[in-house]
Amino acid sequence: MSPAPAAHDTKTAILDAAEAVFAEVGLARASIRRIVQRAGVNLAAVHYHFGSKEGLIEAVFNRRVAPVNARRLELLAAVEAAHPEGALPVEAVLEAFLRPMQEAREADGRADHLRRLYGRLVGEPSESVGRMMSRQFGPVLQRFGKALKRAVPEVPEPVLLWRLLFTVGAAAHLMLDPLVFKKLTRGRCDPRAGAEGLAELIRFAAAGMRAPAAAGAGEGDQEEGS
Amino acid sequence: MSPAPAAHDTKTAILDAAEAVFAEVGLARASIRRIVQRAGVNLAAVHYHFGSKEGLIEAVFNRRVAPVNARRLELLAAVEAAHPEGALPVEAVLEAFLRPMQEAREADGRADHLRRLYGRLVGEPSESVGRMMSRQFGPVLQRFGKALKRAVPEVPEPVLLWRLLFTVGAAAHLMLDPLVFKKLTRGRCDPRAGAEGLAELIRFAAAGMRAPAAAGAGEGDQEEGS
DNA sequence: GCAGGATTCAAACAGCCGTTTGAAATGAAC
DNA sequence: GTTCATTTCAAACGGCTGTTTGAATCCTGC
Repeated sequence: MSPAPAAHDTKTAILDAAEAVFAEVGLARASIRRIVQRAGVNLAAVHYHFGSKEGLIEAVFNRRVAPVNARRLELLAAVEAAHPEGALPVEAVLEAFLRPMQEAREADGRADHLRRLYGRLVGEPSESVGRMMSRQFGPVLQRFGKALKRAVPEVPEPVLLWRLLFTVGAAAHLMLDPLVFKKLTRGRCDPRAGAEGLAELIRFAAAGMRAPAAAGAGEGDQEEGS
Repeated sequence: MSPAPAAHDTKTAILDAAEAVFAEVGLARASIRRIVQRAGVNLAAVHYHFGSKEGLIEAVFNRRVAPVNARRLELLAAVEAAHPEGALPVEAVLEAFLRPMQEAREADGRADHLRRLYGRLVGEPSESVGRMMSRQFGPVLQRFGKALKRAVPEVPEPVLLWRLLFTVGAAAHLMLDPLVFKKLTRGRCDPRAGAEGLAELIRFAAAGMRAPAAAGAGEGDQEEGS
């Protein structure tokens, strides 16, 4: 009935190893054999503890991604509490959204695993991962959409949602593979160098959020095409 | 010596099918057997015409992605020709960068294949794809970095490169899977509905580009941390 | 000490993967 | 019509995949 504490060692060892391998080679290319070898446990342990590879992915997801979303809502609540009425500062809202990923990385010793893991999860075509992301991200996105509406009231909310999704894409790309960034810019942009990338992204996105909406956009629903 | 015209039928059939399957399930999950089945050709044809799966990926890449980058530089040259001196309009530069992807999609009948293919290529962890992207994207990025510097001279170029990469990420995310967008926003944002997403992105990114840089950022190279 | 459930382990399962082979079919050149 | 290179085809190769099995352990409660 009560979970045996001994079991947790191999369980977390698998989770740690899976997290690292997922980040390194992506979800599809990560084989269970490679994960258990890194974790130093038996091959069958994965299916014993997690049922299947998908179960393992889900467990990794729940251990790392879910808390970040919770933290996002927490920080957003703090921002709203600090500004009980009137407009919210856009930068603060964006920081509440973007910072938890950076935070998680700093709190954890495991270098770059977490950041790249997020990139993989966003980019992976797997259906189950997509479902998990939707279920977790949906409410958070709605919540931040409303907060942004309070921060930039002159822009219609659907447009703000577009812009928030752009920001998510930029963040995911930032996290996916820092080496590409560094190489493409000949060493001038290195996302690994701490919070610099995050600060730049907040600046960029905040200005984007404040951009005036296209005339008549976001309210009507008329669209041409098939 | 001269390429037999008859060969091209199966060759392009394979390319078309591969493009579609890559877009649907990603590069890693796309099996050669699935591709040849869709193309209606023999299994060994892939290795006969392209040498290996990597060769096929490269061929798909060269047929679709490379022309888009060429078109980008072409449009940018047109923008620069229209403004031989003085500041370039940021929106025009961004449109030169972002529009070719949309254009390629519209010119080609193949619905959503191309858009998702780009998302896959950006997000795929494969090393060879990464190398191809770097080789193709590097010069284009440098070129647009300089153009943006002419458009927004008050922002240092490294910062503009950061922002251009953010824009790339947003675009990639926009193209990756439109269904996620639509689901997450409860149907309020549908990237498939034509140029709306592109126009919104240009607006967003243009405002982000014009944001004042952080004090003293982009020039010095001092950074704390390990 | 002894039961009994929880956990580990080595070994094997079927299935799909990219790739190779060698023969059959095709089509142009003479 | 024969020759020759190009292209197609069915079949198999070794290897890696996720998963299952059943026995061997370990640990707890009595």
